[in-house]
Amino acid sequence: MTAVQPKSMDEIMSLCKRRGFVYPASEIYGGINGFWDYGPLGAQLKKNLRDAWWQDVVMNPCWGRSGPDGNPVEIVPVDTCIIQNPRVWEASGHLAGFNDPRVDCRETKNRYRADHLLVLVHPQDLAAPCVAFLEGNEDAARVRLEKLLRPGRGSISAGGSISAGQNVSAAGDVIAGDTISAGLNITAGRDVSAGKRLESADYIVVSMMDFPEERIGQVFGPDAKTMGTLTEPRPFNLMFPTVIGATGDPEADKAYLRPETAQGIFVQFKNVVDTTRVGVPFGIAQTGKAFRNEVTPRNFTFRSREFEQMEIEFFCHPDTAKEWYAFWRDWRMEWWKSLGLAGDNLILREHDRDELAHYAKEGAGTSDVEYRFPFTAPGFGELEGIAHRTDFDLRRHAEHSGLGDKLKYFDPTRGEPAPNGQPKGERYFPHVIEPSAGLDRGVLAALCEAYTPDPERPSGVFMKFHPRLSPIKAGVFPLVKKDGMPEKAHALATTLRKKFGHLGTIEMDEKQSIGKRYARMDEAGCPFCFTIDSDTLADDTVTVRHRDTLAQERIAMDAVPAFLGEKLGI
RNA sequence: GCGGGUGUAGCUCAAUGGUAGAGCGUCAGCCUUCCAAGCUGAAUGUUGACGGUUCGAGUCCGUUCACCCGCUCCA
Repeated sequence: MTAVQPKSMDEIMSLCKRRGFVYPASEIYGGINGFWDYGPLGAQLKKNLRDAWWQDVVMNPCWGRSGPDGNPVEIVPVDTCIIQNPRVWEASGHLAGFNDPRVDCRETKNRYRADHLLVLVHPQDLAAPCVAFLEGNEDAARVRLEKLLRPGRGSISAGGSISAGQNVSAAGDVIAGDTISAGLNITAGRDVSAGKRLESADYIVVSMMDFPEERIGQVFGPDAKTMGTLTEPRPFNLMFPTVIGATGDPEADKAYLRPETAQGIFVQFKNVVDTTRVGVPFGIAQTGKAFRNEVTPRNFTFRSREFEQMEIEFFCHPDTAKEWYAFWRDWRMEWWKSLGLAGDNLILREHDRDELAHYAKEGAGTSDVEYRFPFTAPGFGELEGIAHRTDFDLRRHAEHSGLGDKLKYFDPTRGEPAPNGQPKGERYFPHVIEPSAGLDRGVLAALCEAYTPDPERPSGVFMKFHPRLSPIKAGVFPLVKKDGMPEKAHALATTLRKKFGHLGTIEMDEKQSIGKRYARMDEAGCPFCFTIDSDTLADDTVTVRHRDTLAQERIAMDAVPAFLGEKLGI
């Protein structure tokens, strides 16, 4: 199943453009980094994947199978706004987490707020190593810098490489590298003159915010063993800011495009509980666009700045979270498999503990459904994450909104029995299992999986979409454009459109040779073609042409709707 | 963010500093009884953008944008 030779991403992208699956966004203006548009076939492909999710998650949850409690799984949908009250993002942690410049350490993978990070620098030598430290650790940093700067203490150290143009004074008690260079910034009040022996107290403390970028390579990170592992301070503006209102005060009226659809669900949790007949355990589902100002958009549509999510927030009692987590993890994997992403290219990967997001640290775990894209091979890229988010989000919103315990769920099925024999009920913050899938990534995986080079056939390649995902469900062709065949074909196409038109296109084409029309359908990924020929006129049978095998069979024309319906899983 | 590469028709690619082309696809007509068949014809480009050098730039130089690859990043 797995292609030994990885498929060429260039060729897949070329086909996507050629056949109208994906175009560069605003291409006639030179495009825009990190944004892609779907063409006619791509838009339908994406809708089919979203519809499949909606059907299997919302309308018929988990294909009708029971949850770990033995009852049918209950899911209701919502559709919440892309723009929310900015305090939503304050509560969720997205605002605080990404509004300040960050410094990353390549060695330790630690991330620091740049305004909390201080740097101990030599007052004179611009080339000397520096030591970064967190507030409160200044003494240790001084000791460390001391060791670095004068291992031989007092004498000119062996490693004191003096670079060209460096001005070392004659005074013997100046260590190598102690230069008074022009343009040096010495803080006010410091009396550091040539020849003076440096004491630890003379080192200067500079905020990382003010530290010159070009010298970042000389800095030892707070926990790093080697020099130069810190990145420059970078603002992590994950969220796209926007402005609300006609006056448009950029600060007072500031709002954000949502970075995830999940928070809209948490914010409406109480309304859903109060106004519908759902009871824990149940889930709320939503699809919609989300926006992230990615540092590096890359790899076609895989990491784009505007993308669509398909998210479930499944609420359950804390005691049952573990079983529900395992249930969703396993079923979500099955679901992707059912759409043709099978074989070695799809894996379920449980996260290591230290990989977990802040909200999931205490939970039962996090897993990814991952696909081996041509550009990640032999590695994998995430399609969907299934996380036990605990009650983190509901608690945060309870605090920030001031609702407090009112946001707790009252569960009438739990608690001690009252004198009348009924449970007294229990008030709690439900735990949340979040299967969160990337729709655009799913589409990309479907495109990559479907792409099948085949030198034997005229098109040289065909798109082996699962029939459920195919943007074109069927082609209907008269073998030749005469003898009443076009009329018969039109009639069949009309019948099929009435029955299957909501699922995808029924393509009717009477132009050019039959081989050319089949080839076109191969590249578009149409699974079945029905061809009307002279025999049809005599006995009302048609040829079915199978995309994947090139096989042909004859069936009665009035059996075509049932045939197609069965193939499409209806 | 850093380094490397690429950018010419819808796609794949040509074009010594000297008139921008081919194949395929697309479209029209004829023909055609099952896999891009055949014949005839048609449309399609500010050579990614801007600037410079030059009598003259697709070609040389600079800037910029986009994409690809490798690092980096991805609560």
